Amino acid sequence: MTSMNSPESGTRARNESMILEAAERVFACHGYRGASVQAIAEAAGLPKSNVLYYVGSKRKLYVTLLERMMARWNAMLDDIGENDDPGEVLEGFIRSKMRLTRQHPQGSRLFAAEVLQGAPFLQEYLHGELREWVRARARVFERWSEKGLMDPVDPVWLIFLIWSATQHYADFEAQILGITDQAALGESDYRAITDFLCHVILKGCGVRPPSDVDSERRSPDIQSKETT
Amino acid sequence: MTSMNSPESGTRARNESMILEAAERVFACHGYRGASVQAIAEAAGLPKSNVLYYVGSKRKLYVTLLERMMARWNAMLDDIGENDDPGEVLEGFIRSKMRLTRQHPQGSRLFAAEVLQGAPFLQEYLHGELREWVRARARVFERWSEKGLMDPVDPVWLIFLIWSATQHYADFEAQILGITDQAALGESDYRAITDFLCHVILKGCGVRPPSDVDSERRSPDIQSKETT
DNA sequence: AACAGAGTTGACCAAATGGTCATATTGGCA
DNA sequence: TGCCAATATGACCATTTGGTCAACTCTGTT
Repeated sequence: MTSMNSPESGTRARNESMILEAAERVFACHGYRGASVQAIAEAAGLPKSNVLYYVGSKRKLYVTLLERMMARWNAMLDDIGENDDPGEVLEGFIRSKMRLTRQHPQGSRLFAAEVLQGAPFLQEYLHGELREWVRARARVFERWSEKGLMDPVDPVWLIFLIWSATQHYADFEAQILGITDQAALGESDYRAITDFLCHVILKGCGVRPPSDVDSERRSPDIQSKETT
Repeated sequence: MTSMNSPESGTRARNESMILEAAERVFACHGYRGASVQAIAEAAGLPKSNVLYYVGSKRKLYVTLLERMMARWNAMLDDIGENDDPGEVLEGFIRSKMRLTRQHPQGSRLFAAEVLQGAPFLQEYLHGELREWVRARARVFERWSEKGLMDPVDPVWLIFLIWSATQHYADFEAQILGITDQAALGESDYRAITDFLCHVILKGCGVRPPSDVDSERRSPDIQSKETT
């Protein structure tokens, strides 16, 4: 504990973050089994032994990455109550999730790959924390439905709809780029997509959009003509 | 060609289909690299040598499965024109895609895993056939918007929204089951989810739902579209 | 019975796998 | 200077990888 731990600029911190970033890419691409320590090491520009020296084992590295992603997700959440404005809450949720997807596409894909293989490392989280989070939201949504603030849709499926629609732009990026014939999705694409999702989902479950023009900078969007 | 080819009940047909089914599971779970021929063989209840004898190589097996899934997808599609009813077309699309997801969850996951790793085996398909299919639909959607039959939403993102929302129930099944605390999604769940998605998406982009009571919504199996 | 071709499978191979370890090489402090 | 922990890495290991091959069994035909 003498001097080695200058906590920010140390060799350890630098290398570990390089390894984490490289590993996130490789795991996201090939899944847990398909990723090899060798490939991660090459992506990080280090010999394999060095990678193992820092992270201990492939399994530990994978768990670390999953936990980091869950922490990002948790940091994004805020509590809601039945007296909040449905439009604001739903739109905030969509925008937050979309921002997470955009800022951490590799992490999103890593999560997707983990769930695809049956979420063996995330059982506890799914059945615990996350379930409670979903249930709490669902209860609030249900109260809103009873009050006539939104259509009587199943709140859990609504949450999954938002989840899937946003997640998609990370997980299926290759498909989207292939079909739209682009090299990458730019900032303006993400803004337009977010506005689109807010429009369709809010309107689709009968939620009045938040009256703000001021709350968040948003492109002068292509809002609809209100049918009915 | 003497007697071996009793084409349906032959040993070859039986074993090949067992192998394909097992391989679809394993590839869907672990991706291309993460799946081992050994694991596939065990899942199929055959020795590894036997699997290689029938399918030639891991790569060929994988390509075969992808092609089978693309064929299923193509078989599901029907053409549309700008004179068709938007509500009927959109609802038909959602229901068809949902049925595909339900009937072939492993295939859906296999596709997801392939796209997650950057779709190396599907570049051609994505940039060719699929792109043209999406563009054709997009043009029709745009005409509908101009005619005031739906909100002026971006048709490509609408297609992706439908894609993601339906795909999700296969790819993220583990997450959904974990959160809802179920062992499996039943037929009634799928029906309710499909109705939910139809409601939100049609309403969300300002499409009048098909005058529904005559067109069978829930019970029957196959909804053939009749154009006027 | 003899033959042929499909089906079956263990033995085997070179390469890659995750991981260990012994041995350097550093960099700060006495 | 010498010391020591942190860092770095090649050599190595048992296991697994995708794939080949030769030998075998089975079944139907002659």
